[in-house]
Amino acid sequence: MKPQRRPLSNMGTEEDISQLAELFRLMGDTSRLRIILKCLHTPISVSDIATQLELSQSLVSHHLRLLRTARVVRSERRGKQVFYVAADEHIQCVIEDMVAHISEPDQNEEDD
Amino acid sequence: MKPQRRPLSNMGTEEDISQLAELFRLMGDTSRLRIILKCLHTPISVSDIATQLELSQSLVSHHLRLLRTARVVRSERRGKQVFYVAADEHIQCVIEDMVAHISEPDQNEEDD
DNA sequence: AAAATATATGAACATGTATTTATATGTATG
DNA sequence: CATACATATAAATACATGTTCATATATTTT
Repeated sequence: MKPQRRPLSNMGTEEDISQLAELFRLMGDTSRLRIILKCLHTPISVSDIATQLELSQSLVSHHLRLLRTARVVRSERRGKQVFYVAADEHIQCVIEDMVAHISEPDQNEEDD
Repeated sequence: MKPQRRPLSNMGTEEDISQLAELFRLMGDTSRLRIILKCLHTPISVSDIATQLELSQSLVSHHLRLLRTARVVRSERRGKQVFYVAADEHIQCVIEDMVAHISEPDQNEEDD
């Protein structure tokens, strides 16, 4: 079930906006976005992400640290491996909404 | 009414991901995000955005061009002024979902 | 305890980009 | 047509950041 839609009226503090922008910024890199997509549904280990996405282990780890600090993903240790998964369902909602936006028909008065 | 939730399964092409990331990247800057928020509900002129946000006219115009090219906002000329407004409701949904994510309680095993 | 495996971290580099300054384009008005 | 007003654009700069390479930490296994 989708969370209720809260008005954006009372979230105008600079602090909120910085935090919002930070989250969007993190999702605004193709490597990180692909990593997030891998973590969306089920937990996945760092090495699996690296091999599946053909990214270096170091790079994946760097990105995961940023994502974890921003609470986009959370981590869970299982033996030698560490599994990462999206922090909550909202991450998926955000992406789905943006996909919906992309597939929206264009209606601007001026041409490009 | 919220748009239906489409599975993210069949949107794995590199092209889609690049476009997605580009949109998130654009929203990942505080100046641009504040501009977007100003355009969310009703059309607003460039100069009004600039004065209300205390940003230079040039900077606002630069950002609006990027946002318009990416179809985050659309423009409409009214006499000397140009009004900008969010391209569709999905933009607002994306932001609302992210706000919901921020206010979500943390549940990670490890502390920071 | 040593070796092996998985992950994390630090420094360096190269690239990208937000912002400013100056100027140009477009639109209405005297 | 010239002036004023609103917006757009170009070049330059300062800063941020994605990626790589090398190395460290953590956990299991022999």
